Amino acid sequence: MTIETQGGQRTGQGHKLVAASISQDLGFLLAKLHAAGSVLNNRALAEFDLKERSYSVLILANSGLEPTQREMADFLSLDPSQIVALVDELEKRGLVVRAPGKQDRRAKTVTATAKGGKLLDEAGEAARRAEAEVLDGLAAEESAQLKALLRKALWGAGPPE
Amino acid sequence: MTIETQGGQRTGQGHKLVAASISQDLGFLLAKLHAAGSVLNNRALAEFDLKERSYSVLILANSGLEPTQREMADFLSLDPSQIVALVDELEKRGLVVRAPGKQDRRAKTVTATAKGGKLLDEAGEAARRAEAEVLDGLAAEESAQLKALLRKALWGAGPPE
DNA sequence: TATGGATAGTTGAAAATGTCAACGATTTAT
DNA sequence: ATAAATCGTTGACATTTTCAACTATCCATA
Repeated sequence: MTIETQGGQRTGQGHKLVAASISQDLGFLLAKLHAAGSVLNNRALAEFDLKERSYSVLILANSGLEPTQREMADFLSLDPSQIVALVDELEKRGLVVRAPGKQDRRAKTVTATAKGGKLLDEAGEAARRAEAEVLDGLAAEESAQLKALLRKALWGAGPPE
Repeated sequence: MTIETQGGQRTGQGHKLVAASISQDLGFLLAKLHAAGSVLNNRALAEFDLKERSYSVLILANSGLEPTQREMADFLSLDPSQIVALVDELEKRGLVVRAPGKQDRRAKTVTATAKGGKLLDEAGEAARRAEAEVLDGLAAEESAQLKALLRKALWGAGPPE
């Protein structure tokens, strides 16, 4: 990230409007970095016919946590109906399977197939490269710190490890 | 932020899926915190008939930097046509005015009116409260650090001050 | 144990956003 | 002077979001 990847400025010292007070606004900073990152992420994932959304569903399906669609929706901040569409597509491609919940037969757990896991390995590699590009301007330590702060803002101190 | 504001979990220790590897993914963390923040922001701004988008346009218009619509589009990562709609609405409400650019008469600079500035003062207060809520789980120092890291990722080291 | 109220997934419609190509007016380069 | 590029604008189209139903299932309790 930083320059050229971004739209608009190429002067080496950023956009004229960086001076505006909105550059201090958390929501704006999150939106902007997320927007820039999404472009890179989706570009990297396109090779595997995935987008950020389907990629994240596939990760959860492959996590071993056997999440239900509802849990996915909550966790990804998506409407349950969007999960339906995403899982439909992944299932059609043979990357995940639905199974009725063990205790609750209303719920359906989504699990990655071997094929899904394999694709995820490759896609994950590409996604990591894209993330590295976004974090280009930060030292490794700073990147880790940024992610730790984001996690803490979301979930509190979180697991010590 | 942290618990209750978020959808899904209310156990006090976050969502079951936090354990999944996607919780280490920058794009996901940005998307999730941004999504949660947007809800709070838009809720806070609704009182003033503003949304995140129109609010940010109003801030830029009030910055004294006399941005053109194109500059706003680049900076806000929006399509120029979206700026048209946003400025149209703010102008109709008497909060900003368009003026032809001084050197370039194709471009139109957008400037906040006194009324717009006044509304922005009040809305900004509400927005700051919403941001504080999002950053609830972080110490003041950590919040500053988080924002500094986001800025650095976007624009590099940035202005020393 | 039966009845009522909640919840999971699904469907489909409506609203909001995002994307993109065209156009006139203007600027810039040649 | 001409040609190419840029700015704002419009309108079409695609994608995404949001929401209200509906069925099947679970849970509480009378």
